[in-house]
Amino acid sequence: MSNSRMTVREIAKLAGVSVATVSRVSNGTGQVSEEMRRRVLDAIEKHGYRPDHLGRALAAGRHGALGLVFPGLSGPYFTELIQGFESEAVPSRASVHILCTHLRSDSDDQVLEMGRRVDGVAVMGGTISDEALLRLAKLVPVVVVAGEGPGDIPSVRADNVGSMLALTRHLLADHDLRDLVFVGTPAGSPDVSERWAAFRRAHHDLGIEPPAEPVAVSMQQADGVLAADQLLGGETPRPAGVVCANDETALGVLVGALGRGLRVPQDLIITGFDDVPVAALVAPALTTVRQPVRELAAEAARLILRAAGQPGDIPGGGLVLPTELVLRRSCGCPAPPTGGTGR
Amino acid sequence: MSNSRMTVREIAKLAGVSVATVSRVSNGTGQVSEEMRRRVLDAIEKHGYRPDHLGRALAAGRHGALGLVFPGLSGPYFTELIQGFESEAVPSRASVHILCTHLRSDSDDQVLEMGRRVDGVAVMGGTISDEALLRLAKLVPVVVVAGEGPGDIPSVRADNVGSMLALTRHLLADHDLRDLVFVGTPAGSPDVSERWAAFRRAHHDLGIEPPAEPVAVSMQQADGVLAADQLLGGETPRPAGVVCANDETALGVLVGALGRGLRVPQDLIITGFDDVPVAALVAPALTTVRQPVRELAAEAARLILRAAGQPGDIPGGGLVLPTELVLRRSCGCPAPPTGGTGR
DNA sequence: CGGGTAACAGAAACCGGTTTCAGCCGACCA
DNA sequence: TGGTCGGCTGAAACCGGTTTCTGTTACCCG
Repeated sequence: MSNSRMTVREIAKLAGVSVATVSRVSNGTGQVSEEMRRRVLDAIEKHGYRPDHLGRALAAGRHGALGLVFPGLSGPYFTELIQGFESEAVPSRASVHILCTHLRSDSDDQVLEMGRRVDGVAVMGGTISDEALLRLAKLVPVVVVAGEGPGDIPSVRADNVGSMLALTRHLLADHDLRDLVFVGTPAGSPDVSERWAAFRRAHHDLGIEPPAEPVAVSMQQADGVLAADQLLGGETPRPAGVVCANDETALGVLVGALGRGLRVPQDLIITGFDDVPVAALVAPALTTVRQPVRELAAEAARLILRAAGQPGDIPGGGLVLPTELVLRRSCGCPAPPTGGTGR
Repeated sequence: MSNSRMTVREIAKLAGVSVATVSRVSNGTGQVSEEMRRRVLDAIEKHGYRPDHLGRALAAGRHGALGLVFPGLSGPYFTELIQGFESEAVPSRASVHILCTHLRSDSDDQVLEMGRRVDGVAVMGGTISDEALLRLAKLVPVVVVAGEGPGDIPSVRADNVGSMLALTRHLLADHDLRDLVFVGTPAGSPDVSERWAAFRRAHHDLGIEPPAEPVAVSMQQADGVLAADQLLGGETPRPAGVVCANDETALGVLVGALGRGLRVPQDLIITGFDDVPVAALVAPALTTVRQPVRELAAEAARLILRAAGQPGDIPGGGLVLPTELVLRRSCGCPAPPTGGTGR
């Protein structure tokens, strides 16, 4: 009923019992007589008492919280990541702290500060310095998501190389395409870096000269439109295909290409990476690589929770989750027999 | 250097000083002689000591954290929201706890639990029950974002009504359109609810009969494609225009319409709400309403931080941030003179 | 040389919980 | 009737910091 911010001692005084009894009742531990329990519950109910997390966490010796650190939020990838992480943390009654480092200069320090507020941290690859990562790992269990950590810091990531090799080989060999370009900025993102390397390696494996440089744009849909402007603006010869570092930029390139009256895949093929929900629904449907982002984050949360439970380091070195090449219309493959573009 | 999890008392013993001195040095408060300071700093440096947040927060009587509660993460809107909130919290050295309630049945309880872990909470409208909101407000300062709270709980929201009235009136009067449909689910989202109501009111103001029901889909791009399937599938007469509750569904409808060979705006007009970055870049560019999402979240964070500083309730009742009608090509307005669809 | 003061260090209390440990009381049994 | 045991309760210690309050020392000045 009445207002808040009560403490155990106040409730104890109001109920005429000791703080130990209040604690026992509110936690359901130990033995308490029916009479005492009723008195305490009445006082708790009447004053809307809820134990403060700080005292409880301090006594328990754990924070009951996990940290998630990423460079910035953009697009479906990060929302999937957060949700996967959160959905695994909540059932364990752990709250989730987030930190977007953006490009703040003091982000290393903020991450270390977070290391004293939580029971474990998942850090996106490429977000903070290796040195900060190592220092963080001395404070709490750490897992690197979508990247590799220095030393023996465990990591969880998707198989970028296998699928990007298969995708590029498919374009070069099966569709006999040349003059592919790669859209994405390898620097700063281990994922993009691996994809770019695999894109080049697939070329070399087939004795084809890959482009020297990627088209460096960042990872949002608007950047894909800008890349389309740059590639299809008419100043340079039009490439045969655009291999994008993620689906979002691919959808941007698609929008830009269709807006210029180009036909996809007849005039230009486009591929993405991630298999976001809308990739299957656009016309033409987007050829891409499916990676289990939610599962990636959930696995990271599980590793941290397990490590936070018992002291000692996390055993596993690097966990690589499988990915899957998804061939659709935008690379020139025929539409599936079950139907056209819709649905 | 060596490992972690040191306490003040351990450092004090190692440095041969009292815990008070260690605290003074690590906080830079009080008077400490150069000799003592050096000894303490050496020990801190040598053992990589960082004060634990729990003890510090307990002594300070504040958590140094803000909470953000939303139903689920989908699309650019929520990422903007989180970033706006986070960017305002971090400079105040407050960490950000997030909670996605999804549709979990115990979310009311989880929100109340959060109320004892943070100094204030921002809750998205329509996320938890009014009763839980009132109980939460007794624990910590609360602000409702994009919605209205019960009682005198302050809120921060965008002006949905004014802009949606203007947009609908523009379509009905300036473009002389009839047979508009509204895509979005009012139930559960105060924003969508207000937009749907304003859509209908604009009809009534002009003596035009609005549609009886909205096309109820959820708010992601894929749902817009599904709505396009439903609306343009050929079973019912094609509407003249599709007014969407947000840009994401509008982009989905646009993709679906273009995929069926329809021309926008000649055969069908489409409008959105939010003005996400890609809305200006698609072809045709999307007519929409710009709302300051980041600013909305930042304002919520500021209100909470201010209220957490001094006890007592947040003064302001409801803060309504202005929105702006953005007319582009997709509603039939001419392309701006400065250039075509691209760029 | 005595008294006052400023600078500094440490013991102890405190923040809000949990948990251990000791003690009280009633019941049961010999 | 006395001893033991089990159920229940509360005082006190503890988690890891901060802060107050009390000394102690050295220095300066008259």
